[in-house]
Amino acid sequence: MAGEIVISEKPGDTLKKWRTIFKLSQKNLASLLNVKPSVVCDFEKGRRASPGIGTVRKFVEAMVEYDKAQGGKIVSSMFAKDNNNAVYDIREFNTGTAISKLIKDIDGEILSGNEDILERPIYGYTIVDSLKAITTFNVFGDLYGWSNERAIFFSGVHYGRSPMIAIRAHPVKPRVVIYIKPKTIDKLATKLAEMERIVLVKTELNEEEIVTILKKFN
Amino acid sequence: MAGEIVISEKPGDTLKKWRTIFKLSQKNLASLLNVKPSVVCDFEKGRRASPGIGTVRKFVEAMVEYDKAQGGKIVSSMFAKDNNNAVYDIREFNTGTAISKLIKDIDGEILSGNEDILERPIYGYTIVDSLKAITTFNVFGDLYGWSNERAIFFSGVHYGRSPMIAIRAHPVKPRVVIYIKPKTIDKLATKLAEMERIVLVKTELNEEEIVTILKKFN
DNA sequence: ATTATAATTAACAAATTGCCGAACTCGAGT
DNA sequence: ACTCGAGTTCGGCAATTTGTTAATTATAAT
Repeated sequence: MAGEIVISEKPGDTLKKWRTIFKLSQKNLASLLNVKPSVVCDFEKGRRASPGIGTVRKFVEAMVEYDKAQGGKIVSSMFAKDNNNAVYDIREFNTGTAISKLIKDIDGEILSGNEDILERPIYGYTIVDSLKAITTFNVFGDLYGWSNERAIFFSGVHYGRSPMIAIRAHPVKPRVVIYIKPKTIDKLATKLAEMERIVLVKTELNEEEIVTILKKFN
Repeated sequence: MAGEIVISEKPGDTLKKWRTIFKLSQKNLASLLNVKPSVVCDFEKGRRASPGIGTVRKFVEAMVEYDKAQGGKIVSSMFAKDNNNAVYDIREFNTGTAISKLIKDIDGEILSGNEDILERPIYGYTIVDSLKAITTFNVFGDLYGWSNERAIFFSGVHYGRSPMIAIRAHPVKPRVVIYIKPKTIDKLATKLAEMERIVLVKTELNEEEIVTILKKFN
């Protein structure tokens, strides 16, 4: 939504589209924003060609909030969350974090990975439940955030083969793969990791613990 | 990318994050933008609290273009082909249109789909451009418009697996999925379509042609 | 034809952006 | 100690945005 407005060559039109999707009149929307309706019109008609991102954010937030107050019908129909989703958590950092720091913080043990990659920065992570991923076919859906300079955690790992094979098949590769409490580690897994130049790590912390640690990252 | 910058509490930090991901110095980026380095710094440091969307767009486009000139390594490694989506076009009809009519008009070939579904009406369509995802931010956000009684077009399709897997994982399903100039069609894709009772179609027309045809729908 | 509601437009003041240039900090080399 | 590159800070200034009011045009419904 926000991105669409920014990139659009006619941001006003996009703004209008979303206003109508949310079934708001200019007047309605204006009152939500505490401005006069003419302001809304000015933006939609492109008289203000390049609104500030603060303005865009206000618009977006106002509409979403309004929808939420109405029961969130529109938003939820668009961003419907799957409760048996395989993705446990997904987040982006603003600052790059060295791979080595992350490994240290989550008390990880390196199974495979070149020394020289360890200082490269990553910008986010994804925690995936392997079993659910396979059963829901959601492996490649929401695995990646905005950057692939990231870490991917897999929980529910038996031998670590399937996750690495999935990654190998996938065109986009993460920098780091971390197995959460794996039973054992198959040789093929480490071999594949080496081939893909991915740092492979295991940790004995559980998902919750990991998330609380990573929350502190920025 | 653009969306992330807009939504972020500290747009400057996000801007900086992306600059470093694209391996540009402030000076480099500044020269791409034809401004002085101090300008870049001012934005990154948040001296301008709410930069205009024109500025954001310039930044994003400059970085993507720069990367493209370098061979497109970063962009393509980030969002490879068909697992991410951006909306090329999205529209609603005012009147229901039979699936069969739409397929005929766009010169589509049915790959999978029961006879009895073909006369059901749809009320809109979405064309998803895999490449545009880089600049927008919409993974699965605004895929759906008013109603899910609609058609979804995918361009930039290789095997057609990922789009169908994504749809399978998504709780809201379209009635028709149309691949625009797919390279080949994976068996899994048609199988999934059958399971979801979705009409799967391919067409050799390009996005523009499709849009002009669909513009006539009401 | 009339009334109401929604949308558009012009005119204007205050605030902010977008950009510059020059001075300044901070490390990494040499 | 000196230099170089990268990044930061900031006063200044024109251009733009953000917001207001008030008048005008569609659009729809009775």
